[in-house]
Amino acid sequence: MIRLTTQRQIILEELAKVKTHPTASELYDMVRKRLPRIGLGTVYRNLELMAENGMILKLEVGGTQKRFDATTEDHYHIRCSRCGRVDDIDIPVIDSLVESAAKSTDYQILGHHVEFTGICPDCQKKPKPGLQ
Amino acid sequence: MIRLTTQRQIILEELAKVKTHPTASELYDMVRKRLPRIGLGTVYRNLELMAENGMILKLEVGGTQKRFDATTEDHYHIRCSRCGRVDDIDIPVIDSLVESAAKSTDYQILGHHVEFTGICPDCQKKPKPGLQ
DNA sequence: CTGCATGCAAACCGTTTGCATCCCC
DNA sequence: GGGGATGCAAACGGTTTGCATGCAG
Repeated sequence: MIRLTTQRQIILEELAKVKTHPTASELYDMVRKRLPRIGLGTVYRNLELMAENGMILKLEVGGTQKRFDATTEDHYHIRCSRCGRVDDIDIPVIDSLVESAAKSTDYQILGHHVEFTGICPDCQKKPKPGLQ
Repeated sequence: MIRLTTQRQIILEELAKVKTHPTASELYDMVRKRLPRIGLGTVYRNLELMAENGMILKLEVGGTQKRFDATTEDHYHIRCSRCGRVDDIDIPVIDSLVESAAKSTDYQILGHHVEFTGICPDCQKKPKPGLQ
């Protein structure tokens, strides 16, 4: 596997602490409390590297920023269309989807992901779109 | 609805021509052959506007760039993990997914999308990852 | 000592925006 | 003539990268 440097270890620990699926810069802020001199680049490099090595999951979800997940088992997500927050959806993964899809494409299918969109509890409480 | 300017019309026509789901700049290149002086900003503005008005679909898929689709009916997609190309997957949309998901979240669910990942026919033919 | 990892800052890429001009009603 | 739409270019936000330094084997 890969060497577990202090930075990597702390990034991993901080990621595992939360059930939300933080973006790189959210994680950067979390990690910086323990390693004030760490650089954003290091966070990106290590997240990428750990994702390649299957230690974490890089979520391929909609929205502008990539998000990361310490849980590497296959599962689905829901994304808040107002604030971008992402949470797990705890329903069984439907592997048979891949079989059906295989019949309708020439792609070599590697996997699938279901992403729900909705309004998260926090945003439901708030008035409306952008402000206040 | 919205005013159908020359630019909008041509963007729409070019988008409808292809079954792939082009990015804004791919579309920009296509449109530029007919409207050489059009600006990238105009393409972005109009895609956004037409998406808001339900004339086209803005795909919330993984990958770095947004992609657009002239087909506005709900359907699933597959994305090539090598080249990023996106194609339709012609299997029935499973509305019951939303019901199951609703039981496991406090979000107010608005919709869902299934995205398969795989290797497209073109990339299967080519040697390996990046180059050549 | 040697090489990978880091911090830092600049570069990059996709997208958005401000502004002066243009065009159509 | 007036308001939205356009072309252009600059700004922006997220991510990547080059480079000199640091640290661990």
